[in-house]
Amino acid sequence: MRWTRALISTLRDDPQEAEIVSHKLMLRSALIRKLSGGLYTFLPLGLRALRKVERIVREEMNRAGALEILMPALQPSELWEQSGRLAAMGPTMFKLKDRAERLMALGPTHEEVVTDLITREINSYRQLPCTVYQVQTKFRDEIRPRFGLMRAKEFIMKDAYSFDTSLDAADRSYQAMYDAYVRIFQRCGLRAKAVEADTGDIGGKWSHEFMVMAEAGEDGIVECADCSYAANQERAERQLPPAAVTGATPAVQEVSTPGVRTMEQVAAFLKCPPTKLIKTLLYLADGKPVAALVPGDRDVNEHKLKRTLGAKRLELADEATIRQVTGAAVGFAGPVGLTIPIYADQALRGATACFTGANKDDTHLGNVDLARDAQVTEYLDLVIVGAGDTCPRCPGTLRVARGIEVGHVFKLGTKYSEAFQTKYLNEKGQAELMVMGCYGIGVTRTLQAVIEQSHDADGIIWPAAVAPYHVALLLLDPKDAAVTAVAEKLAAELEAIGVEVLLDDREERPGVKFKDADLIGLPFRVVVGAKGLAKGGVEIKARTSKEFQVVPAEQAAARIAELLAPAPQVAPPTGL
RNA sequence: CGGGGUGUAGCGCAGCCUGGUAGCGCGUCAGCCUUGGGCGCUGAAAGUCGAGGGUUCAAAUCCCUCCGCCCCGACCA
Repeated sequence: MRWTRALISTLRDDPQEAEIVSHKLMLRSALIRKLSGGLYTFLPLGLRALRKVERIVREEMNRAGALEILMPALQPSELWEQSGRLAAMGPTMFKLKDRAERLMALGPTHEEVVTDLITREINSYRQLPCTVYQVQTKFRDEIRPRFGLMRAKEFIMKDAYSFDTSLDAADRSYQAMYDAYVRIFQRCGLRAKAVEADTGDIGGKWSHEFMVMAEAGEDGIVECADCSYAANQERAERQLPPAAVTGATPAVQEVSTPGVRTMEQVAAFLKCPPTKLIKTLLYLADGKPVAALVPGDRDVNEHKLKRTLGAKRLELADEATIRQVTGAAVGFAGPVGLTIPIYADQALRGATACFTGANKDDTHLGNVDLARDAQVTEYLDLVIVGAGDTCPRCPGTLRVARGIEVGHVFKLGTKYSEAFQTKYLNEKGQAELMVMGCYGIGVTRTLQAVIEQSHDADGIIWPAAVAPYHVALLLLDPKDAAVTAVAEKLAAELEAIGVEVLLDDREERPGVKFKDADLIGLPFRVVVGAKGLAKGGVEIKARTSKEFQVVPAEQAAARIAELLAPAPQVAPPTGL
């Protein structure tokens, strides 16, 4: 491909709209252009890279035995009523009506459609196990689209769904997908890490997320310094330190604390460490008020609370509700005397001599013995685990890093097969529910993650497997017929052996071409210029290296193929 | 939705405070010069100053309303 025909207009300056490196580089190197918030056009260069990621995904899915299908993006809303997710997913779905006034949705995901499909298609254990997948555009009315392709309103996802006859069989399907994911991200040149994750609105009991470790990541990852434990901060657990043994606590005592509301203020006012304070937060779980208690120096992990309560919606209670439940203004809630369900973090088991809000304006309580003075409904794991906490698996210390979620695998169980009565007949002719799993990869996000993880000050550094082209062939003297002939011959030779070449035939100064070549970051740069030819040939340089080698023009194609060979050609998929 | 920021030529920005009818750099186009890391020179095209309303003889500039975009939180591939 000739640059002058390729619709590649690079930008010198960082566009003001972009914040993180990968987003800036995608715009500067003409991979994408923004149409509107969270909506992007792929330019030819970006589309080529995207297609390569998709190809890797397909090859590995096929290798793992999954069957490609394609489901509609436009879906009838009844399906969502059937699964009960209209409420949970509702606000993030783009909804519209057809001319018959029928409510439709642009699919944010496809569990409903696929379950409906399989319910009709599969009747017998002989057809199981079955895993299907698709590469489809998903639509989500994101609250806040962000960072280019990282969180968009329209994006491409590979989603796969497995159907099995038993939990054991489902585990095997899950493992097959897990292994495929490891290979996919490896082949994309990514350093990805699988971590234990929260299942969110998708549901199910167990899941792993595949995280690309990067500072710009949206997720906190908790990992153990000593063992292999790693989890999303939304789910991460900790081991509790042994409880301190304390003596009897004197009777509860009111303390006047005018205008003192936050934990910092209370601790300073009472001159006590925040660990001796009990933080009481009021939530509305599916509309019903509950209290969550955590140590004063801790924050509530709302994902954990929502999951353990089995709530569809969870939000902090508003001022009016707080006033109604506690009889006091915000900032003075406490467990003593509350009649709503009270959930306390397990670290508060046996908490004595603590301070809490008094459910009375401008007042706190001292000498609170939680077990003695309050009706705790249940002790649960409720806090956000962070750096310095103890690993739940070993005595090691936890640390926190950031990651980009590029894939997520779920063991769904029978949540959807129950809703859709997805049954098969077993060997004995009895109907049983299928056990499901679902598996997503954010394809467009993965592409951006590659750039986020692989770049330098000059531009992108494409891993060969997903690079838009393999070689940037810089023709430095396009007006010199002899030099041009050499470059064009080399380009033809390379293309003949399957090497993808971008020939920079623009009438630009060499400096411009070098800068642009670094920016778009193809794995190899080959320079053909009058000076170089006079000195013995063309120059071949890897994007990752400062050194170049001079090779006679006739030998260049063979040498480049040799250099390229180990990288892009990963073992081809097996299969029938 | 709450909090913060920002909208002036394709991109990056100045002008706004103190109203007088729009400018700089890059890019684009034509030409010269040059040709190994965004070179130099000459000339040209290109802007409803986010939108609407108001104040004024006069509004990019002052006032009101709305909208877009970006960042922080809830959402998630």
